[in-house]
Amino acid sequence: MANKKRTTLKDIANALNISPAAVSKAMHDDSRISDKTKKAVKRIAKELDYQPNHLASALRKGKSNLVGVIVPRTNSNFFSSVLENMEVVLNKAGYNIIITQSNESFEKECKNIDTLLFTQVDGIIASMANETVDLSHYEKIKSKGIPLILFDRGENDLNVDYVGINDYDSSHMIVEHLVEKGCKRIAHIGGYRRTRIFNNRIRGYVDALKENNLPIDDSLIVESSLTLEDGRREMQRLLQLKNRPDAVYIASDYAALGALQILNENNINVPEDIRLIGFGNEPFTSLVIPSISSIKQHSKDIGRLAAETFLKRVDEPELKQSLNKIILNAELIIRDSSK
Amino acid sequence: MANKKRTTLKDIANALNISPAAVSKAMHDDSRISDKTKKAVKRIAKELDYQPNHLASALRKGKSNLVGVIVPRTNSNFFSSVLENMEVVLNKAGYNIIITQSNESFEKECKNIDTLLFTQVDGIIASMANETVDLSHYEKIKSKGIPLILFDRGENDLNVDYVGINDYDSSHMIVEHLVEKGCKRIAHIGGYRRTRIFNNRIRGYVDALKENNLPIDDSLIVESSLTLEDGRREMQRLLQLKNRPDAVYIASDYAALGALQILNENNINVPEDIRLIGFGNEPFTSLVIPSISSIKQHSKDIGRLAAETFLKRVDEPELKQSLNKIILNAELIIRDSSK
DNA sequence: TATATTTGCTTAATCGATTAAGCAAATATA
DNA sequence: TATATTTGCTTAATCGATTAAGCAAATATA
Repeated sequence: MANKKRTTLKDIANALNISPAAVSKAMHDDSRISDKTKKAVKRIAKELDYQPNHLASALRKGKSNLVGVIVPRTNSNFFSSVLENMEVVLNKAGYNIIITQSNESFEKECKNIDTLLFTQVDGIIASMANETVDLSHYEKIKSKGIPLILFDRGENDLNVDYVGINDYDSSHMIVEHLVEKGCKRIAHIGGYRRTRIFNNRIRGYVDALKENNLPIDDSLIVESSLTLEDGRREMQRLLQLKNRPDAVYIASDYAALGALQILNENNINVPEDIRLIGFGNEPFTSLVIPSISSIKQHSKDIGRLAAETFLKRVDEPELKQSLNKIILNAELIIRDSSK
Repeated sequence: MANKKRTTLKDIANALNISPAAVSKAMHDDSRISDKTKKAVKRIAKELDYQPNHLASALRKGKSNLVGVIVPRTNSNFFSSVLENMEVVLNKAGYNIIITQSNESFEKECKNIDTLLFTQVDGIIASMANETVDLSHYEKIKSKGIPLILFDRGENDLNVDYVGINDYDSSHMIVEHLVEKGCKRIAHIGGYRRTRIFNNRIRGYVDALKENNLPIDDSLIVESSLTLEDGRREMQRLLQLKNRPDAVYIASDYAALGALQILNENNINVPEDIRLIGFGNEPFTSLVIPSISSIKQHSKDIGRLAAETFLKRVDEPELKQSLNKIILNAELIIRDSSK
């Protein structure tokens, strides 16, 4: 029960009457160590259940082989899927990931960054909280010279690598689809314009309306945090307009779900009376009645690409590289709510 | 852009012409350092933007102040809520957490444990994967002498601290409620008996039937992984019985959702024809139509208590403590699916 | 005033692993 | 055979922070 002392390189060295340096090299298959010694070292290492002390090697090498990840929340299929695929790629390359949640809070995000820097991570991959406007804590990462890669919720001003989907085009696809279905008054419950992706969704929506010669009605556009509650509240508001919309495009599935609840509670037929489209393709969109049309964001690819971008950054000398901006084309999944 | 060299204790020492040892003590408010020196050290530390090197102090102190957490998946409200509250408590005590997902895979769980041990965590808090039967990797943690705390999915044989709800009693509450509503043939789609919590749910279900003088019908009891797909498949099977159940108690909300889909697709009225009860109180249970009755597991308390149990373990000498088994009483939330 | 105690630091060792520099023996090359 | 190169290790320093031991000066106590 008592803490057994861990086996160290020195223990192996003593057992074989060689120097710890030779043991270290043998473990790393250094070409200057004889096969005989390597075999002996590895045998003893196994016998004594040697586990390298990561802290010591990280301290010496100035590299922790840890990557910090910040997500607004893990409790979403999009983010958990991104994390899963990110981890696969990074593990394969010898890195471990530390996952932290900001809970959409700016303050928590700052704390997370401090924590990760303190833990001496070799890089940070993050998606920004809804609240975040001030970017100085991200500048702090950059100024330390460790790689910073943003995904999904990024920010142009930061001038760092980014992986995400084409939000502007996605809005276009949605509006085109609704126009095709005969909709004339398309509302948009969006995120805050200060967040780049939500601004792009709003811009795409507005431009697509213009291209289809539909009027822009400010009462049909609203910015919010896009929670389920926001969806309920804003849908309620839209229903009280003298001139109701005949379609609502909502920039998050969670808010779309809230909106759908309100429509159901008010016995408004979806899609007959009002068509509804969400964003993110969360699993529940296909489970509710009616199922909600949504945008598939390729979460797996985003996770993989963000990880690969990080690996490129650490492997190659910084100066040689230009900024990596990877923009994927999203996919509109049409379901009952807009058919 | 180039990596600035980090400020070290030595830099501060040089700036003030004192020894690094004095600087270290000053930073930790050692009583043998004069206020004058402390103030000077802290001023220079701020000026040079000194950030202690965690790896160095962890190596020296033999304590990383990191806690490893393993969850089957983060993509569930239960686990993400547990994580959130766990983190609050641990952060307050100066610990940071490293979250890993097993994805319900035994192999991944083993890898996660290796990773966490390699990272020199001071303890591990875990909830076991569905696949896990062999416990040797958990024994490995115990044998290293670092605290291991299990929550939700635990295992009696391991003899470690545990935080969870009373699954046996929860099953009782459910059966009693259904009997009260007049149900006579209550089916149970459960998890695998090899996992303690699912075994307890099955035992509670069987005993409660007996106490209410209802027959035990083996065709109404099934073990599965409790995914949404499992729920669909098993519900389909139950509907094909010559003698259909009039109620189904499902040990996971995800599987319950699948079952509800099948019932809806087959135009079977819930709760009139068949009553349905899930487990876990995931947010979607209140969002689908009809809303699903479920068991609230007090995820916040579980996260907090697991963290506190860990803190007790590291703070107090091991020998003094007996095993901590914390069993919370769950709550049955009655919704439309069983009214 | 003489001794004891406290204050405020320094010195040196340490946590393990890694690596540059170097050395002797073995082997290759001229 | 004489020199050059390679092989297989060792020695010693290092990554930063921490801490036990200790020392001189300042202060307290008898």
